[in-house]
Amino acid sequence: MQGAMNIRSRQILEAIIEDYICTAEPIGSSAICNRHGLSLSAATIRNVMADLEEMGFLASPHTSAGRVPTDKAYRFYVDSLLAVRLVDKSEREEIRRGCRVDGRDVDGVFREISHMLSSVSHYMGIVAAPRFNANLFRQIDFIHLGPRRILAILVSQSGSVQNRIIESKEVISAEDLLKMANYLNSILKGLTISALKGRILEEMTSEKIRYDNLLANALKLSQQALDERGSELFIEGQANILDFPEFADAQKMKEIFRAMEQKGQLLTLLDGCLKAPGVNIFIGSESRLNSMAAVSLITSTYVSGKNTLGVLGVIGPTRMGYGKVIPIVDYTAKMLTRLLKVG
Amino acid sequence: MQGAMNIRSRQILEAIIEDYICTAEPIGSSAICNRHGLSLSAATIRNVMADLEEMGFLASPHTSAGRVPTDKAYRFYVDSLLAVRLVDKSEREEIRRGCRVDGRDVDGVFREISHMLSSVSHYMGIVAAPRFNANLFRQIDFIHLGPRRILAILVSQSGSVQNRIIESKEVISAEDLLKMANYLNSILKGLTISALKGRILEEMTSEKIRYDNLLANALKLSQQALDERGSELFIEGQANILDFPEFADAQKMKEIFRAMEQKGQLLTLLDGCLKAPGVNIFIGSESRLNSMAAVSLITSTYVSGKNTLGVLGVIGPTRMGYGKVIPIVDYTAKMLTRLLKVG
DNA sequence: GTTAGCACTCAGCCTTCCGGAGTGCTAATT
DNA sequence: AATTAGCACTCCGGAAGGCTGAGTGCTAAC
Repeated sequence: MQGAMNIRSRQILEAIIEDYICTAEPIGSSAICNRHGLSLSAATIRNVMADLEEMGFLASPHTSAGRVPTDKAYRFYVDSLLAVRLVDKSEREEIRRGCRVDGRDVDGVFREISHMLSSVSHYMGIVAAPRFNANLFRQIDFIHLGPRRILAILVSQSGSVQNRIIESKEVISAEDLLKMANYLNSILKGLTISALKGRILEEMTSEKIRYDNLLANALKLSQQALDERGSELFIEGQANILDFPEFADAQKMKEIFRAMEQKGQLLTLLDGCLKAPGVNIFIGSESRLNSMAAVSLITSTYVSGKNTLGVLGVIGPTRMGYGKVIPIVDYTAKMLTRLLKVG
Repeated sequence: MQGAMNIRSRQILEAIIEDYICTAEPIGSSAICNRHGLSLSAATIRNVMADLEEMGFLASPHTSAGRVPTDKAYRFYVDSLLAVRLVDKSEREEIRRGCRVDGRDVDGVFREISHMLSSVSHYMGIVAAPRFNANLFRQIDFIHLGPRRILAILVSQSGSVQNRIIESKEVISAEDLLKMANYLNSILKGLTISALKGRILEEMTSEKIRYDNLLANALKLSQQALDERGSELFIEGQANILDFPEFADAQKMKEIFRAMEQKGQLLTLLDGCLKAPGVNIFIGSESRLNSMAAVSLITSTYVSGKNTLGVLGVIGPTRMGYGKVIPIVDYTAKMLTRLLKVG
């Protein structure tokens, strides 16, 4: 126990982490002294490794295996060792290609970006579409599907489209629907979507509404149309993680797949990232989700003007290629931000 | 070799299939004579089983294991042995709950049904949303996102909404967009969406358009907005299949997950079902997809009026509970059909 | 402080061995 | 002629044992 982290310990820790990221197999002392330029014997390295283990950076699966980095080690690696690489030219190209909007459907853009993230990183791509009500209202339309069935289409400033099917108690004619939409558009223009509800309630109690059944109906409809809906989460490339030896165990895999399917917990985690602009990294247990204990999540936020709209990122095993993935996520978030800058 | 299928052979085959569906383990002759009311000795059953094997209904994993039903056996079972059960009351209830539209988003309805199918059946649920262009045109809207960026929203008769982001070469004002939409709505009303393109081309060559830049632009935009997009496929409950012992082998699982992720092959398979109304069943290799050799697919079509809109169904291991799942799929398709009947 | 040497540990792999489940055949029974 | 009991045979799967090699921790020498 020769105390704190000197330069040599760091070098060794870094070497172990990087080897482990490649091989997914416990790293022994001799492997280190062979491969990396350190002119030290295996015995010396063993001493250092024992220290690192005591400090909680390494763990041994069993007595006579090599060492494996802990979450704490990855954290240290990411915070102080990692040299941020730039994104390769070819990857930049692929990211750019994934970020086109022309001719796409709005959801399609997010799904495609998620897919692109998974294919560039070889892990899972994940994109949380903008929370609709963090957004500015742009337009509402009602479309007459049947005598009582109405399709409401809401569009936000950033171009997100939401639609809702509404079953109305009363029969409403197509012309009336148009009037209702016009009325709503006029009173709601420019508000944030989360402010709409208040505005609508306010309007509902106003004098002129009392005597206008049509407008009252319009307000009621708009209330229904605005009912909060869970924001969309696009996860692509799930099959990618099947290739990693750490998930060969069926049990672990089930856990992860279930977590991806439920989306709820994941969403709250991502929601948290909205408050912290830029890149966020959760390594293994740092996410505080049991189902995510074996994976890391790298996220970044994308914005439009002053509004942080959403989060995107990559999920992979804790031994993921941080040096490569972090810039990818960062770059993608910036591209998407630029894409949303309506110019 | 006592020739064809007599009643007893059928009973035995049925017993084997049903046992195997429960246990997923090869069935031996003694297991049959114990459990099922047949008063026959194991030796007799063995003779019959040998015949069934020769006829291609059974296979043995190895000499001294029991027998396992082949795809052919399941096909025979489904076609001639299976007593169609009705859907349980509680399941009916759950299906009904999954088929509400009120307050939902259009895609959300399909996703929810897919989810419901997976949770009722305990396999994977799958819903192919209507092919947009098999549908009647209802309305097009343009929304001005930026000087050159336009959001086109298309609505079909059945209420499907599609949106596309279009980057236009020229700057178009919001008022012009409205005019364009009105014009398009007037000329396109009532056509099937697949007929729109022809109509638009026709219109583009007409005299009056030559001199009206606005209308020409409108037509160009609408062309872009109509570019075919792959129809949506909602697959839910993928994690369910992780529980089945036949997929404990990581290799097989990968294959299936990849197939679910690509969706392409699956979509063409489902497209084929559109032509055959009602319930369709693909057992194992019958799908002619390598990736689906270990699973069965049960589908049914849902319709609106005379139009077959889409397909939904369940994917599970070939030893799936056909007797239970077939009515579930059938009932769900009927519910969805009813749901789409705008009344 | 570093290193060589050495005894020790333990997962992984291979082999062997057995029991049990299940078969196919034959001869006896009904 | 169909059914059944009896029996020899096959073969998977798990348990037990042994070996190997990678890796460790310690000690003593450099």
